[in-house]
Amino acid sequence: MRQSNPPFMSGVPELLLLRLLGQREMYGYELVRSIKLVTNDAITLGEGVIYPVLHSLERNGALKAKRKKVDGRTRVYYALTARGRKRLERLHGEWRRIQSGVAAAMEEPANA
Amino acid sequence: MRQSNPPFMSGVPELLLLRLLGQREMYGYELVRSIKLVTNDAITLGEGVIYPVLHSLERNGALKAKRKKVDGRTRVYYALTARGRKRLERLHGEWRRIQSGVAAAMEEPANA
DNA sequence: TGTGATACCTTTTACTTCGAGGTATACTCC
DNA sequence: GGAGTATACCTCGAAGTAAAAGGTATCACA
Repeated sequence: MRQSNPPFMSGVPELLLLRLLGQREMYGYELVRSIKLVTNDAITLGEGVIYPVLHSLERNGALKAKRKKVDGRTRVYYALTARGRKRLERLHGEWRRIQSGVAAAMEEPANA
Repeated sequence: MRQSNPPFMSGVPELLLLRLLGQREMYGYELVRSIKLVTNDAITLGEGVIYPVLHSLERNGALKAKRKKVDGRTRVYYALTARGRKRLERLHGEWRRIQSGVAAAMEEPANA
């Protein structure tokens, strides 16, 4: 049986979503624009990325959804659960680890 | 026709390889251990990742290979070309961009 | 002789992410 | 009334990277 861990750098879309939803609840379409904003245009995630991740996080119990009708349009607001908060912490830690690993590799030229 | 850009977070293995080879020439097996070392164990890339990347970089003209016989064993040393140096610069810039984008998103918000 | 380290390589699988599409409502402008 | 744009949801298929596992061969050493 062949099994494979996820690629070591993955999960950043998830991290960003969880982070934003940790501050306040938002809906999918809003998150798409918000991510572009808060990353200073460095990262743009389309709806084809956002919605599937949102759904899988909800299935996982990291988010809970709430439908709201605003101006005739339906929005699905997502809020972090306790489980989601834990997952955020974990992913954040992993990110820091990778990030400082790369930083260490890119730094020092001090050799022969 | 459907075409897709590479995932926005990819290319870190390549970046690390190019970086190390920018300091001195090394061979594949050595790079595997070296990456683990210089990233303080944060990143471990197996041979199944290293060798294919090495080969594709060579095909691309970013690296040039040189076979050496040492103690009866054959080693394939790789060195950066001018093209490789350019690629390193580009990837490094992209990484910085992504990295600071994530950092901005993760910062404390100072809001209500 | 057989085990472990060195050194190369490839193939298969798993996984994420991307792009393009599709639906529907509301608002504006002509 | 019709066209066009913005909002808001969604899904499917393709693309591409990285992971794991396996395969070969040499050398050392016990």
